[in-house]
Parts: sequence; structure tokens; C-alpha cells
Amino acid sequence: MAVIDDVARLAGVSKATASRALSGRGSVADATRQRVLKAAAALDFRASPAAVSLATGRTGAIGVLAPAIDTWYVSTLLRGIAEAALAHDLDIVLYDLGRGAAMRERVFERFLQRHHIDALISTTFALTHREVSRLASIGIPAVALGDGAAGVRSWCLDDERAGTLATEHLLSLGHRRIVHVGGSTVLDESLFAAERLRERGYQRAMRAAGLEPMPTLLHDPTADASYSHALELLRSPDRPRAVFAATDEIAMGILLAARTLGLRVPFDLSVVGVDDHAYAAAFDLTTVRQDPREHGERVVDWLVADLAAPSGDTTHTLIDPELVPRGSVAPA
Amino acid sequence: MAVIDDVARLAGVSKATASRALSGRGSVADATRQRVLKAAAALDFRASPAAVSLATGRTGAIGVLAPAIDTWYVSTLLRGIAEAALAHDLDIVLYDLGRGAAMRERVFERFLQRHHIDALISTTFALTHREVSRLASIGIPAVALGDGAAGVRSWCLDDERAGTLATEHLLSLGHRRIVHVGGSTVLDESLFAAERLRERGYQRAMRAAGLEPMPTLLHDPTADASYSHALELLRSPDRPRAVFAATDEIAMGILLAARTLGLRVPFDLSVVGVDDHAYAAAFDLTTVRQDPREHGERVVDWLVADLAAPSGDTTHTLIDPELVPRGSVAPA
DNA sequence: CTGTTAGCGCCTTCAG
DNA sequence: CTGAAGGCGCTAACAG
Repeated sequence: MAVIDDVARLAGVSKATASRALSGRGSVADATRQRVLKAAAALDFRASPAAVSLATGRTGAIGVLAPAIDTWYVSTLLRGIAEAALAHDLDIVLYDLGRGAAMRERVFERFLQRHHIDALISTTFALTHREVSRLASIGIPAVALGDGAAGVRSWCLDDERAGTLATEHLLSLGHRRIVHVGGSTVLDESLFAAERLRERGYQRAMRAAGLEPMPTLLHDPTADASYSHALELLRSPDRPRAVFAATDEIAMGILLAARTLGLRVPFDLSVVGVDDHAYAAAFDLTTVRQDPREHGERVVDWLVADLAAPSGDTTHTLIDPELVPRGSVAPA
Repeated sequence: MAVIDDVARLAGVSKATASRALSGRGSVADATRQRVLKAAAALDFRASPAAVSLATGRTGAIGVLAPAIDTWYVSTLLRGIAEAALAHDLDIVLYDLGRGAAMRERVFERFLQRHHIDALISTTFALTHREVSRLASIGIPAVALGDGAAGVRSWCLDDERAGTLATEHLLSLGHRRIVHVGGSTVLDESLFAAERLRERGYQRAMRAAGLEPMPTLLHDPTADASYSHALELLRSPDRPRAVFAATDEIAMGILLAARTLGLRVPFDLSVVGVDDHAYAAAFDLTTVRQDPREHGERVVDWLVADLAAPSGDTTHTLIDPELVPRGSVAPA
């Protein structure tokens, strides 16, 4: 592997000039730059990132802290992040927390230990105060997605509004007994802020319509768990005719259960979800959309700008959800 | 941030001794080691990965090259890789190729440029000869998953056998007109080796049963595309009664289309998929299982061992698929 | 505009 | 077992 000294020698300049020519920082005579560039190409030179990083303090990588990658939300988000990162010539280092937050502390300490990234994107789980100040003290800017944290720039779907939108849609069609099926608080009380907010949106909409919210049904936030719970729910004689599911995955489980039981959607049962999951269209599922892929890109762009010129901005941006009417809902 | 010199000073030893004590390499008197460790803890010392990397040539990270992260196979695999990586105290650097391989060259050059990783895991797309030799020449060991490459250790589902298994299952139940719906070769001829092998397995099983394989139907490998194509297919008067879908996602699209058209599965239509996707159980879909999560862990373990003691092993391991009978199939 | 001189923080011979 | 010295490859001042 050629090193910069080889390039410099071949171009007949000093290491410093070669470095300047290669990096574009500092001024170099045009002719000189061309010579250096040509020499570098000839030698197939590639700067050692470790050396660059040691000298500059920059790594050229950003970290992503996320739970359960094998999930529609996170994987789609990751896709957006990866695309934007590529465009900005940044590596992305992935830290998967799995379900629940057992590994959280360990992961956090570990990636901190290595000063391996220039910035951090945290998703779904809010950063704790301690983590935020820790990050700040070692100078890694952080942003949060999906759940904010004080002192950190964040973007997040207006989950409460999403719940309200979905519920109001059902209400406007004359439904009154609307059941809310929520993503679990089972795993960890502190984690599923989004789900709790969607529930609150539901409750608010119900009360605004003069109705008493019904108790939220909870289980693991997977299509599977939803399916088996829905089987029970829909078998009951006074089964609901309208359901607001906290996520599309849950909604899909309900739809599948309805099919199994021979219920006709939307005539026997109306269902609204949240997400606009990749399968939502095939399920003909009415839902409230969010676009994690676009969010991922947006966040990376912000981070890149902030890295170049720290803004100290810690705004908490709420993203407006949008109802996507499809065929899983009918008038009461 | 404390550096090793601070630790050494606090412990009253030299940098060299501190380094030895901290890394465990080289012998240090027990009492000395304790003192160093205590000093390091007191100072909250963390070695700079850039410096370590520069000095040792190791980065402590492995790269993952994958298409379309927002896909069941890749995201599940990634989950397994991330878990194993955490266990081995390795970072994982993610390179998303998106759909198709447009970014491929760029990504490849880019991660090569930075000698940012100790090893590479490549998925789905086979590495080209040029890439393999390139990797070898700069000394990054690579493994492949999902599609092998000459000169590289690889693991991969026996896709042809998967196709055969699925088809034979249908045949054994008396079906004769079995249609195969395949993941697209539409995107890029050279990429979807797995799909082509599954098709071949189907054809082989048909011929072995004395039947002429029917032409494979192709479209984008998403549930959505599958849904709309299946709508057409199943509306036709001589619609098939048995379908072998190349992936569960495709199978799910077909199942949804059947529901839309009022066909009863499995009585009017039998469907078999491949993958054992997270939703397969909820769809009650008979399928051929593969377990990418487990594969991910296995591959990382191998890589870690190989990093410690290079084996030169370039075996191509075929993973045996397994039929998972569920309710989407009935006798003809 | 360009070369020289110091490091960045750690590991690793080589002596002792 | 331990310390001193040099180097990994690059960039950042500072002169010139």
C-alpha cells in the first residue's frame, strides 16, 4: 500500500504539499496539484483512515443506535440513513440494541470507549440525561429520531396527532365503539413513548367526541402476537366493529385474524393503522403515514451541516402525520 | 480525555508498562497491573481507536455489504451479525447497496479506500473476481452469505433444494399444474442467483415427476408487486390451483390477492413459499425455512476465529433447507 | 505557494 | 519485569 510519502516523492514535492493537494485544504499551485493527483492515482494511493483520524480527530463515520433492526421502522430508516451517508461520503457504524434495552448500557459504553464516530443518531429509545451529557462532554453531537431527549436536536412523528387522526377518521364515519390495540408497554415501561402517545391521541379524540375511551389492549408489537390476540378479541360475541391499531404490523395481524374468522373487512370490521408499512397497500389498509426513509436522509443532512458548523440547535421537531385512506374502513 | 500517559503517570510506571497492563499482552507484575488498572479506571481512560489502529493495523470493526437493508432477509441477517459482533466486541460498519447494484462500485471503492474494517461480510450479491482479488491483496478476509464467490468462504441456503422441496410437497399432494412465481431477474440479470436456483429446483422436481415445468412468472420481489400480479393471475379462468413462490413475500402477495378475490386458501389455491418470514406464521403459510439470524452469528464467529488464525479456508457451505408445513396447502 | 518540524496516542522492539 | 526510543501515516503550524 502506497503511503503519502511515496506520492510526494513521485510528484517531487513534500509530504505536506501532497497532503494539501490531496485534501483540497490549503492552497497549492494548480500544476503541482495535478502532478500530485496523477502520482496518487498511479500509486493507487488511499489515505489510512486511522492516521487521518489520529491527526484530525475526525473519523468520517457516524453511529446509529437502534433497537431491533429487523423491524419495518428501523430498517427503513436505516436505508435512508445509509443512502444519505453514502452521498456525504460517511461510513455508518451500526449498534443494534435488540428488543428491550438489556444491552443498552454496554453498547453505549462500548461505542463511547472507541471514539470511533463523529456523531450519533439515536432512534426510538430516548437518550437518558446521563447519556446526553456524556456525549456532550466528549464532543459527539447527537440527534434523536422517534423519541426526543432534552438537549438534543430531534425529529419525531407527532404520535399523539397520529392517534387523533386515526380515531377521528373512524368517528367521522359514525363509529363509536372504537377499540385501541397498542404496541406493548410489556417489554419496558420507559421505551415505547410513541405507542403511549398514540394511545393518548386516541383517548383525546374519543373524549372530544363525548365518548369514554375503552381500555387499550396490549401485547408484543409483532404481527404474530397481534394475530393470536385478535383471534380472541374478534371471536367474542360483542367484538368491536372498529379498531385503531398503534402500528400497521398490529393492524395486519388483526386483518389476518379477521380473514381466518371469516369476517369481511371493512363491512364487519374497520381497521386503521399507523406507519404506512411496505405491505399496507397490499393489505388495503387505511393508515397514518410516516416516512422513516426520508427522515433518515433529513437527519444525516442536518448532522453533516452541524458537523461543519455546530449550531447548538436543540429544537424538537414534530413531523405532521397524514391519513392515507384505503379500503379497510367503512361507515358504521 | 485521559490518555495513556496520564494513566502511566498516575500509576507511577512508563507508558509501555501501562500499555502492556491494559492490553494484557506481555508480562507485567501483578501488583503493577492492578495499579495501572485502578489508575485507568480512576481516569476513565479509553484508548483512542485511531491510535490503536494506526499502531496495530487492526480496526476492531467488520464491514457488511448488503443490498436493500429494508428487506426481511437482510435485516434479519444484520440482526444476527450485530449480536455476534457485540459479543466479540466488534463494531459493524454498514454498506447499503440499495436495490440493484448501481452504487456497488462506488461503495466498494470507498470502503476499500478507508482501511476501516478488519474483515468483510458480503451478502446476496456474489463478489466479483476483481473484488475478491482486491480484498485479498489488501489483506481483508471476506466471507459471503447467500451467494458464494470463488476464493471466499461462503454459506448459502441450498436454494435449488429449497425449490425442489417446495415443489415436491405440492406434487406429493397430487398437484400437477404447479406455477412458479419468481423474484425478479428484472432488476439485474447477474444478481438474483438464489431466485434462479429456486426456479431450477422447481423445474427439476417437475421433470422428475414427468411433468413439463410451466414458464416462471416474474416481477419485482415485493409483496406489493406480487399482489397486483397475482390479482391478474388468479382472475384468469384457468388460474392455477397450486403455486410455488420464490419467497414468502411473494407468497404473501398471492395470499392477499386470493383473499381479495374471495378464493379460499388452501381449498381453492395452495401456496408454498421460501424463507419462513416473520409473518409467515400469521399468514399460516407453508414454507421452506432459512434462518438468516443464525447464519449471521455463525459467520461472525467464523470470521473472528479466522482473524485470530487465518485458515485460508474457502469452503462453500450449503445450508440444508427445511419444509415447514402449515395451512396454506391442501391436496389437489 | 511550499518545505520543515512537530505532534496526534498508542504499541513494540530493544536494552537493561 | 520494566523503561527508553522509535514509528504507524497523516495533518497543522510556522517559516520562508
